[in-house]
Amino acid sequence: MARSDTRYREAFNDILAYCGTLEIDSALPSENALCQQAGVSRTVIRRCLGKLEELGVIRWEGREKRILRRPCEEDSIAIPPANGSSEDLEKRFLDWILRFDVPANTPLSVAELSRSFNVPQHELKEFLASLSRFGLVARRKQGGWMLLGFTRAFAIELSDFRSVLELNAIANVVDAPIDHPVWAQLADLRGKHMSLKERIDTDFHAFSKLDEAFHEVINSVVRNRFVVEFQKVISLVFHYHYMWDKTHEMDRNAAAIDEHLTIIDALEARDKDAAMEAARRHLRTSKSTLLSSLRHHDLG
Amino acid sequence: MARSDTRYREAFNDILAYCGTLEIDSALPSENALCQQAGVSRTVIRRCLGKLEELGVIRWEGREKRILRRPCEEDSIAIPPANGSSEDLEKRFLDWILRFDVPANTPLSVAELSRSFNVPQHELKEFLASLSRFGLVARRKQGGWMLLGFTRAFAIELSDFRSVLELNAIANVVDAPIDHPVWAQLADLRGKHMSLKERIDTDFHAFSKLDEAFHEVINSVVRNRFVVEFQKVISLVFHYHYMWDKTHEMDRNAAAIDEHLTIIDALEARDKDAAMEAARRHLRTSKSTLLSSLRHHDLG
DNA sequence: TATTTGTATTGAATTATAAAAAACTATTGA
DNA sequence: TCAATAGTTTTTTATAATTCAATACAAATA
Repeated sequence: MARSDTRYREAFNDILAYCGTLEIDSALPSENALCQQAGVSRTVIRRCLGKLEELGVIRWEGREKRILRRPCEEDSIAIPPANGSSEDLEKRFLDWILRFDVPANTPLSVAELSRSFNVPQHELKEFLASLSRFGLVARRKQGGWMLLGFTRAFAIELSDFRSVLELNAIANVVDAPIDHPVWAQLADLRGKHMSLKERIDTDFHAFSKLDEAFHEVINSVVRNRFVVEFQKVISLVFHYHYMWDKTHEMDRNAAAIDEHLTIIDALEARDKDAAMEAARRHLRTSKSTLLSSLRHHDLG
Repeated sequence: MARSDTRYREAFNDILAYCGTLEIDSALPSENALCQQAGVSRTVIRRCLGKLEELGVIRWEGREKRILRRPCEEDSIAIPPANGSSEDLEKRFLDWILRFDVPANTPLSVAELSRSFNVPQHELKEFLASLSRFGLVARRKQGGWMLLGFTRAFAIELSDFRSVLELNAIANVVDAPIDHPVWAQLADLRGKHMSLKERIDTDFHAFSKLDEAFHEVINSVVRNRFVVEFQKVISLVFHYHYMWDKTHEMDRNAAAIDEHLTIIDALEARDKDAAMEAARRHLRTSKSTLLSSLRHHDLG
């Protein structure tokens, strides 16, 4: 009926183990010192000390805290199975939308989502609130949330925004110093692209991952928290839609490999205009692929 | 211990007023029709009908709902003082941070904020969650939230991001068709700039608003939900910092007016390169003004 | 006087619950 | 027969209550 006491439980076992390292009759450090050690507040530490005294592991009177006996297995308390499943909620949520192709204007039930994602309701609400900044979801007048979703307009605006960010990144790469890690990464990517190009007939599915890696390297040059935040969403959306549109998939991927290589060539030649032009062409292709994949799915 | 019944109360008064427009002994429409009218669910409507029957305003039996008497003042129920103050929470929150110069790494207490902003706690939590997308606030390990705030790094990254967006906007303006409203707006702005330039000695404070208007017009050409979302934050931050840094304020503003006019000139001449270069110069000035205002305040 | 402890206050995570929405079933009347 | 309407049940949401934890402050100790 209230918050869990996992914090206390973990701290207790922590302090218990620490007691095990001390000699019988030796003194424990101050409460504040123990706070630091366990990374919790004094309130929790004092609760732990109370429990330790109750178990007869220590004697505790004022600032006198002495070890009475060596702690044993039974002294420690059980820690409830930590549902770490609220870890990468974002990835799993976008994954769900894209994989199951949840249509735009679907009402989202917090109760249902919290069950299926195994996450407390209030956490899900906070998450949805944060997503609303991307215009992906919105509050409904009659309460609850609504998936605005991947409409045609959303895709167009996302693509345009991506182009702006990525062209900026390209411009930055050209100006990167010779010892910047991006050059080694690009050389490596060139090799991987060439290799995949040779076995494209059979391995064309592998391109999606390579595409993600390529754009990640390009964007890694721009150290900007806003860019990073958006890149997460952008790469997921494009990654999935790439995998969807099965029409001419092999041809498309083969063409994209060439486009990537053209960009790498221009970058390594430090030819800014050529790099920008090549990137523009590639981004245009990407956009139309994204739009056509939407057309093939449902709405417009 | 549960949600408020404001919805019911408002709906009731709504339906009551509607009853007032009907003749005695005439029939009310179906429950569903009433739902539509009041914009609530049938559950609420039925509760309203129950209350109306209890008050003797109507007779209700199955689908027979007849007006018995004309409703009077005392029939309506009081609506708790609607705290519309959760309206522009975002503006007020940023306003608070900037105006009182709340330092970076300040722990934010949801309880306290919800009191001072007069907004329910859960709403504030959702708001903070959404702000976390901008990297302005973050969760703390020991619970609660933390204002990451306007550090030097934040200002730099925000400026850079702004430059990327705005240079893109400039490029779009140049390509805008002749009948696009932006041209009339720019002509108007030119006039206002010239006028302010003449009386800059006395009215230099008026520039801040003009600056905001100028950048708004430039960015209005880009129809993109992501850009719009960011522009809100960007304009607020720059607006305030402009007002802060009092050193050489008049000179700075006079110079900025000239920079704006140079941009307008280049745009009207459809000279893309000149416009971009002028914009770049102006954005550089803006950035250094922002940074120096931070230096004058506190940290770095 | 600087730590350390004792105590009180405040805040946050989580749950319980009333209000509202939505889903489902039965009834009515053309 | 079937579309619209009402009755009933189930589910969901918004919000306060509850309990754990953090922090602030006072008293005591060394």
